[in-house]
Amino acid sequence: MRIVTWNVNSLRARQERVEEWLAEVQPDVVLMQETKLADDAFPTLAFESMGYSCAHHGQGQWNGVAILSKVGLDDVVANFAGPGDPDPDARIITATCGGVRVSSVYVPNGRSLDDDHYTYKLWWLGRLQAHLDADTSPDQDVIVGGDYNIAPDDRDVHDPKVLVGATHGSEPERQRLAELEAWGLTDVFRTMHDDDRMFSWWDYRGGDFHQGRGMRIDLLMCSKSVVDRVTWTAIDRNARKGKSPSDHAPVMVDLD
DNA sequence: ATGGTTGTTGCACAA
Repeated sequence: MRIVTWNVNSLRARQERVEEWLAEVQPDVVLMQETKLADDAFPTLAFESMGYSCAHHGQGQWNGVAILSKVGLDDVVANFAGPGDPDPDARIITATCGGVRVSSVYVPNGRSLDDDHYTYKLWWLGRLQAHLDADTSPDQDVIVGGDYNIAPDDRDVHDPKVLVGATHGSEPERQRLAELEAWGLTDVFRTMHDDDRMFSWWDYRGGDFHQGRGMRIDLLMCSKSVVDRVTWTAIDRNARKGKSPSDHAPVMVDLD
């Protein structure tokens, strides 16, 4: 079973490229972020014609997350489960696909360390823990995949200096990621690429992609029983090339 | 210190 996560940065602007990539790579489950669509604008028919069932949690204009699956799509939960406030934004959707409890997450960017949006980002990551406690358990097959807007450590950025005094690498953010690991999730890419410096996002500006100035902020966080089934994992940086790419590349994992 | 680019919306803001 092939599972991927991809921040498409507007599905309306990316539909053609997304369909081409899906036809080429043939993932069974797709965790999509930043559709930037309202639910009634989601192109369900186009994906159904490619063999996917679809679940979308959108708000229009910004955010929006989806799950596409060829291996079943059951028990869909939009927004956070369990006690605690709901997210005012459309940033998480959860479903069971092929026996795996998958979530597509778009963690708030944070903007800067003194911004209210950074406080929201830290709240959001804590609220995700409460969601997981209510929705599932670490001894199940669980994948929480998406755009975390966090570089897990200094291997995950072209130059660690860009994280000094900035979001994406601050201690509180990395602490929240460590708490997800303590809950039972593992950044699956690092289990097979110990020293590789590969990125999943490059700013559109300044030729950053061609200069290699990126970060690895899109993660597939997997429970132990999932990690034990992994045969391959990679980031498709080819998807960042060419005409009208998303600023994110897809992250992929294959399970036995 | 600023700018660089893209997407959505509307004459900015978010990333």
